[in-house]
Amino acid sequence: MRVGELSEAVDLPIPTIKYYLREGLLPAGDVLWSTRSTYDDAHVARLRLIRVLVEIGKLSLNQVRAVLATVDDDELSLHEAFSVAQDALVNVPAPMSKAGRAELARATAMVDTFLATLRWRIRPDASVRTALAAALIALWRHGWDCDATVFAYLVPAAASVAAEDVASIDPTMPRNEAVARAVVGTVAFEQAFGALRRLALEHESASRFTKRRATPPSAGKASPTVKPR
Amino acid sequence: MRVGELSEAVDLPIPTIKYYLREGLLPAGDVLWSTRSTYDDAHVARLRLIRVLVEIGKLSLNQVRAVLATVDDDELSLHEAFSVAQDALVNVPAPMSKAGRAELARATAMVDTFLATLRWRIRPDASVRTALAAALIALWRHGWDCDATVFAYLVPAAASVAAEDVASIDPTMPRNEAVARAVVGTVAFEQAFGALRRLALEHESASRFTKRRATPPSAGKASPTVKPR
DNA sequence: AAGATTGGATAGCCGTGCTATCTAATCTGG
DNA sequence: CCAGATTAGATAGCACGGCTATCCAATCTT
Repeated sequence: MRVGELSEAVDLPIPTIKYYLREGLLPAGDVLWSTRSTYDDAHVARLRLIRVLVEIGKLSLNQVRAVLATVDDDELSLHEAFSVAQDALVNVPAPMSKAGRAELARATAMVDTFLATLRWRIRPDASVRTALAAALIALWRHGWDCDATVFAYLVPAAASVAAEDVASIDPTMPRNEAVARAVVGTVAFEQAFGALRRLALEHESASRFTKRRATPPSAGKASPTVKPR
Repeated sequence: MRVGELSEAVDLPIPTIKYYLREGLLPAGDVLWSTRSTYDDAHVARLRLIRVLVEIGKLSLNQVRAVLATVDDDELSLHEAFSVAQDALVNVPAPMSKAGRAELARATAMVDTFLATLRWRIRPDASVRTALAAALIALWRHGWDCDATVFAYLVPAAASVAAEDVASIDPTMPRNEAVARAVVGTVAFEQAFGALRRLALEHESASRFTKRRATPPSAGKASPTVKPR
């Protein structure tokens, strides 16, 4: 496959593909001679992976680089690769101010206490914990007076979703493919969950704060409390 | 409160605050005379809201502007404001190529079919649906051969989380505050859910793909299937 | 032989999100 | 009352990320 065909296959301009080659995100093709290489399905798959991470996952190319490195690293077991890749998908900007760092330390301690109660087998240094701490700080700053146990209600949902995600993995497929697939699944289902949650929120808010319209009488939740407008 | 104090209170450089003023994200303070204005708690709250949207929610300032507009719009009922704000929190880049648009149309149709089965009270044009469609397309491109019902397993979790979110809202507080609070909750708990899901994934993958270590024998899931390494 | 395509290299561009500088007006401490 | 600090408003500049554009020379294709 020539670069032009590759470009068509993944619906990306050639200059962008060249850029990814330069950046080392995409391995070079098989060089036929000085001005021609061929590309194969692996290149197509790699480009699609990059794009889903950028478009759906909203990762920077640097994060993408980190994820790809994990996918490619044959030193890692399936489980290790999963874990490290999940970390690479996260990006929490470190606070720079002194006060900010102190706050983060407090929040992280609470998060650790909370996670300990779950008795999960997770790396104690998983950077994902920082994301949780950042969420906690955000709540603090907006009037929530809480510790990390406010997140407890999310745990059953997170656990059930994660269980299904892991169950859907086929451990007999080549390791790299399994990891890539898991990464795609993570970002796609994350986006989907977010969307469904927003829709569920809209539905729920309609049920609570709005008069029912044009719905046949019959069954349903209790009636509105506020502001039909 | 002078701008310098405001700057300290929210831990942001003065030039950044001035920038937000210029951009219309932050309302001007009470002008005392040509070179002095005072700011109050509303400004502090507004700046904190902006920062949580930018830092945790990863919104662009344009999206932030849209969210703020919704928060400020007194024409909207509580429910309407929630719904519109949720839309504003989403950003799905529109595909430009012809093929991309066709694919999006197919995916959107499937999403609509799927959502119809849920019988939720949602606006038929909620832009959040596009986010679901984009997730579906991502799966297609990576070998999943599915329709929108793959997302069905997320629905109970999304619904239960959303129910708790809505229940935590106090409809007696000023509408703007209630909406702002809901927005903060959305992004913070979204980040938290993502983090917990990643951790749950790690735990689950440890249980399935790894030999147990240093854990007292006794109870637990079935034993490993693959590659203890 | 004319045209199309490409690898490799280098330079440029554009949007986003700030920073920096300058000015003139006013406060505040001494 | 003066020296210094602060700050609204205006304008310009900057750093980074992610591409685009252009050129060249080598090779296919017809």
